[in-house]
Amino acid sequence: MAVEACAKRKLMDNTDEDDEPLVFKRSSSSSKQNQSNPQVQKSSLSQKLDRLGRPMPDVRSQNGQSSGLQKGKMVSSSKSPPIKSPLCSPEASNSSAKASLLRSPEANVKSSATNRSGNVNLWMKVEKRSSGPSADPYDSDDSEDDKPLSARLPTGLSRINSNNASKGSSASRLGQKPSIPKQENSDDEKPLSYKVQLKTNVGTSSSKSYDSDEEKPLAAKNNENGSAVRDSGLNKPSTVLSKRSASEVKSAGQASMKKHKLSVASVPINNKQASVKAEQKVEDDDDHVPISQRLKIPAASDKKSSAVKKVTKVVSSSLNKTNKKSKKVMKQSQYIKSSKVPPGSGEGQKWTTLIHNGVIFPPPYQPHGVKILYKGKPVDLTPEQEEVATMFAVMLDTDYMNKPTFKENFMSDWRKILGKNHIIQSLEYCDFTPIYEWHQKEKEKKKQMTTEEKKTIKEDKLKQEEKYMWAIVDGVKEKVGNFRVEPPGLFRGRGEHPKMGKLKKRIRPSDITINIGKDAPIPECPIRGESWKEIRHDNTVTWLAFWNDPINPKEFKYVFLAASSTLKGQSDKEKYEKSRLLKDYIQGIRAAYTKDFASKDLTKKQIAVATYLIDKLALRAGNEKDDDEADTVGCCTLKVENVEPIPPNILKFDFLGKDSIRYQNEVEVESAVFRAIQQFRSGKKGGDDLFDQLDTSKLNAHLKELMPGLTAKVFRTYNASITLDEMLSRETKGGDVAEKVVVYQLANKEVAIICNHQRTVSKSHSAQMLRLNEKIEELKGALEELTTDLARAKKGKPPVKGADGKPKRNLNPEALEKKIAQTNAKIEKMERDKETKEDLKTVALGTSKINYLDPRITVAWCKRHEVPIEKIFNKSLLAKFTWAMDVDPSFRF
DNA sequence: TTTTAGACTTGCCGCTACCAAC
DNA sequence: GTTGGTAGCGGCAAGTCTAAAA
Repeated sequence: MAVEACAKRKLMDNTDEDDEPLVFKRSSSSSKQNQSNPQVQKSSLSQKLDRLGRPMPDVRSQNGQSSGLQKGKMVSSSKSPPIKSPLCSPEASNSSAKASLLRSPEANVKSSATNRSGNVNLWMKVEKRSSGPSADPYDSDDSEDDKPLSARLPTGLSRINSNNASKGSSASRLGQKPSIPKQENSDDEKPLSYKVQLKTNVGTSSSKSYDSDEEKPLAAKNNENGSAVRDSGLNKPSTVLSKRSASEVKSAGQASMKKHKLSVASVPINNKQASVKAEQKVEDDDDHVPISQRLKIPAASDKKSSAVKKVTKVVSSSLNKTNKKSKKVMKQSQYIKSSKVPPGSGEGQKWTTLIHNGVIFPPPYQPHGVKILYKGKPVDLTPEQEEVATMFAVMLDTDYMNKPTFKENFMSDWRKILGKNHIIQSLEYCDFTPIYEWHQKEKEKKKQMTTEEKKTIKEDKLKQEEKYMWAIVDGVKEKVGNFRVEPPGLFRGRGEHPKMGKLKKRIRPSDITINIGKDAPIPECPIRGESWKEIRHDNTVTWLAFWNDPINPKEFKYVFLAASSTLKGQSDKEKYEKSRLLKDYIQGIRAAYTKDFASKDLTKKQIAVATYLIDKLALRAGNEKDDDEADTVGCCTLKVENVEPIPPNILKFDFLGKDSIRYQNEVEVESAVFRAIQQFRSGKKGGDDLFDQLDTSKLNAHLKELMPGLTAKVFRTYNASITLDEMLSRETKGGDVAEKVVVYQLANKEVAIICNHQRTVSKSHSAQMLRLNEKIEELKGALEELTTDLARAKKGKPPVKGADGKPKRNLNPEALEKKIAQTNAKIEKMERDKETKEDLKTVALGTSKINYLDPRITVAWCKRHEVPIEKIFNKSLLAKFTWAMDVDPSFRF
């Protein structure tokens, strides 16, 4: 990731007020492996050069990657096209290669390992060097810019580790190389920070592995996905697991005060920033064309890609399967399913014709007549009152019952329905158990239904819903995503949401606005006597219907097409193309913000540091939030108390991010960043904004000056995808399909860690681990017996009696040896399973696969390594990523 | 310039069907 | 047949970001 020398030099030329830019490196588990394996290094190098440095078939255009991107948002001609600077030629990159080499593999190994065990990450500042031990311009390390974030900085590892105390060195346990041979680099080649050997005790306690939660110290339990009470609450209706407790929310340092920003004009973009683009290296066939323009040639490249596509047998088999299914659907339809036809043709136009059947409503409430008790006595409720009481009763076994806000909000809304003079005045005296028990019985009844009964119900439902499931967009039959209107219920806001427990009222047709083609028949309202709120014919949007969110009336709930639709696919593709484009700009961007760390302009400095954090830590942008939302933060809304500088240059992050997921991480940063954070904090209180001169609009406006269409979230996609790409190409070394799938999962896991995708530890996790341990112990006992029997058999003695006291079969030594080997293998497998389970208990792999990993990387990798795509993508993902299936096997992100 | 509305993506959770082990 | 485990999927909350309005 380091800023390459070429970029650095150029910027330095422009320097007026600022110090020499700092070139920084991040420690890397990947590079350590690269360096420890020269062969791997070599191959990755040649690929890299092909991708960046030499004429090579442009996989991007081959696959028609750029379609639609930058629609109407061309880079103005006054801006320098991202032409590769001569400074970035192999010769020039040599200097950066040298700089990169300053990061010792040993340091990498160390840093990676320490990260795994919860210690700080090492981001290494590398001093400007005139030469290095390797002058090989093709050193894969010549620019870390194209390297995956994880490879450069396993930051997330420590973060997750801090949440998940028992992870330990998961990479090795999961099948990666258990140890990396130490490289014999001299100390001189090591970065200064490494020489200083920064290694705090932070997180060391986390390195201990616990077999069960019960064995963990409280601190470890607290850290684990933020719930200290999780396991203790099992089987108790009133104490069910939550993402985090109130105390944790407090500990995460969320300020109750909302942000009041200073009015600062958006930052002027100076000529130095403009230079970012001029320094981009683009050495494709169309070198002379600015990237933004090249992206405007979608149709042709799409055709080209179809014409030259070489789908391997492996993938085509899976495609055939998918195609067969779609054919079946198409048979019933006169419409053509094609992802090649771009929807809409005009500016902002998303479709030309749109036909659909509207939405389906949940069935009306069926009163059950079960009475709640008030002060121990049954109370009669009207159906409407009972409906709301039931909503509450069915939640008795959730953690919401421990949240006063939830109860207060519920009571406040229920009281409105009960009426002022109702006997029920206080929730305290209400006993909802009768309804709760009734509901449990109903659930049980449903469970006990025969398969046949269940099937009938399912078919009936399908029959009812079939017509709502499809829309016809520009003559193409497409699946609708969420055609079911949300049923009424109690709002389940996450974290400490101030509106949790409020009644989400029933949505009626008169709440719903339908969007449909002008000439299309207006969907019939499914509830007799009622009608839609409004009919629109807006072809600049993709929604089919919307209604106002009953909890936040100024917000909307939309009905969109399904993820597998052409429209969504197109948008997905554009997203990934934009991220790929960032690859060409990233080194200049990094050079630019590195330089601005020392800027005297405070806004500029804050933008630089914020961009650095977004890039390096994959933080979200962090929009402003209202008082009636959970108090979570992102980069721009970080509070002083969320970032603690620990000298000499460690930043300790602790805050609640999206969905109130706790982000904890300790990282070593550039000294300049460290000093800047200290400066931003000085004179402020804990709840004050760290970046008081900044908000997402300013940040994104700035980013757009650096690359067309660039926003904060693009960094997440970029870093996730490039991590996957690099890890797959580096780590796939043959073996059978199962082994290759493990490699994929490991890469996927790294991305999930980088993005802080967490999941709640399953309720049965401890029990499962316990069971696994018991089984392992059993096998070990058996192994011991077998060893004894073998020794006896060799002496011609009969085996000892079994545990049940019965005599065992007399086996010969060969048979016993075979049994011993089998048992050993079983134990090993179980140990591996145990570790994997423990390792992934808080990591959610799905989110990154769905949202951040360019599917073309996966498809191309599957083709190259003959892995059936179904091993990686499930049915939904296969449908969602149809557009990526014909990618050339040589595709690299 | 700031705020708000609107449109869309991202992300976690719980339910369910399915499968393997016993 | 029962049980335990989990992949897959839908639901819906909660983000990001743009553009229009104030």
